[in-house]
Amino acid sequence: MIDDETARDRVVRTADELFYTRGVQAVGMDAVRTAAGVPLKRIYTLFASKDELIVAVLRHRMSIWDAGLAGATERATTARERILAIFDFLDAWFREPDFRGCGFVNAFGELGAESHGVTEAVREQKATFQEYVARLVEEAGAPAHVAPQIAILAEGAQTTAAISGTPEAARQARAAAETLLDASGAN
Amino acid sequence: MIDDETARDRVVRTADELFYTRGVQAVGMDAVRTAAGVPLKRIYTLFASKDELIVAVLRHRMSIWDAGLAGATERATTARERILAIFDFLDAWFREPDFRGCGFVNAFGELGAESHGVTEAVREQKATFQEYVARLVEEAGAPAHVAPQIAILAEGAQTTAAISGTPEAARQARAAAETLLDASGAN
DNA sequence: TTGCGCTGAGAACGTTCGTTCTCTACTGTA
DNA sequence: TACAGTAGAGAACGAACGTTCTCAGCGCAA
Repeated sequence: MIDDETARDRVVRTADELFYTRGVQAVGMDAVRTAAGVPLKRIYTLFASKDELIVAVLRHRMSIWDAGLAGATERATTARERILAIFDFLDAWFREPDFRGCGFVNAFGELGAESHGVTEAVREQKATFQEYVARLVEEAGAPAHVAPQIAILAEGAQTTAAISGTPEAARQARAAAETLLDASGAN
Repeated sequence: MIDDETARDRVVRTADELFYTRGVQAVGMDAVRTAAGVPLKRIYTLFASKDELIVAVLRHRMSIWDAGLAGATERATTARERILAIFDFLDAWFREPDFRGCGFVNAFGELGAESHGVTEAVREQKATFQEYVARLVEEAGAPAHVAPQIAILAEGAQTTAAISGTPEAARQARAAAETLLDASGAN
């Protein structure tokens, strides 16, 4: 049989693409089956239900996002530059042709009311990001209250860029973050 | 027959509550029919399709939001205070027990990829808000580039509050807005 | 009163969904 | 070669969806 791990990965990766592009509920399990080339029976031995697949997809997306963010920020030499690199990372993402907002926010809006697993995964992703920002803010020598402000800017930029269909929110949020850091007396 | 206007209003108002609470796709037309007490046949003479009802619901929500925002901000005497009152308005909203994020953002994430009407309505709502903020920023004597920054803060606060389940993002975003206004040399 | 038109209530339609079942065909072992 | 176990491909299932149709009953002009 096809290797368990690659089959699972292929299902998750394919479902992630489909869910993000078209919305979770708009994509049936049949579409996942066809696109991934994995029989339904097998999908249902790997995941007990569609909800479980959705959660697995969100966790996969989480690791991709974390790795991408880390890669984009680690090149900067100072903590302040690493914070601002977050917004450059967003800027590049917003310019991708199939950018459609934050997949976690979309999933939460669509399913948060009905799926506890989705709510938990999304909450975890946002908490991880906020902690990452908090660490950078501390390293930059800025007061702790600046961290959630910068996280809120990043969040708002994603929504604004998605709905407007333009990437300029990244630049605007970056400038605001600079102002907040400067006014706080960071290094 | 029941008056056309009240029937239409009841359908829209009821559908708005259901859609916001449980998500749009999770609510069937049967549920709208039952909750509103209006026969399906009549609903389909008032709205050609569910998508048309959704757009009508979004436009209704838009007018509610605009009125609420105007009411919350007009009490303030200076333009700067009106800007900050936006975040007090958000704070009060976030504390409502059934707050579940911005209904427009949720609808966009759920249906934006598949419904042009939804995308258009959501885009219109966000553009209106941004223009309102821009007007206040101008009245406050702050440079124009501060306006999108403050709008992004408001946007991010809504998402953050919804996912975290706590209202504190309003306070944090308000403080950030104050810093941005102060640093820009507004009155 | 008679008949016409439209109403409300909900049954019914075709489709699609998530999930399960069937059946053929292959793999590995003796 | 024979056989047990399992994999793949997709048909099939019950439920729920958006939408349409049926039909009894009411209001109103003559």
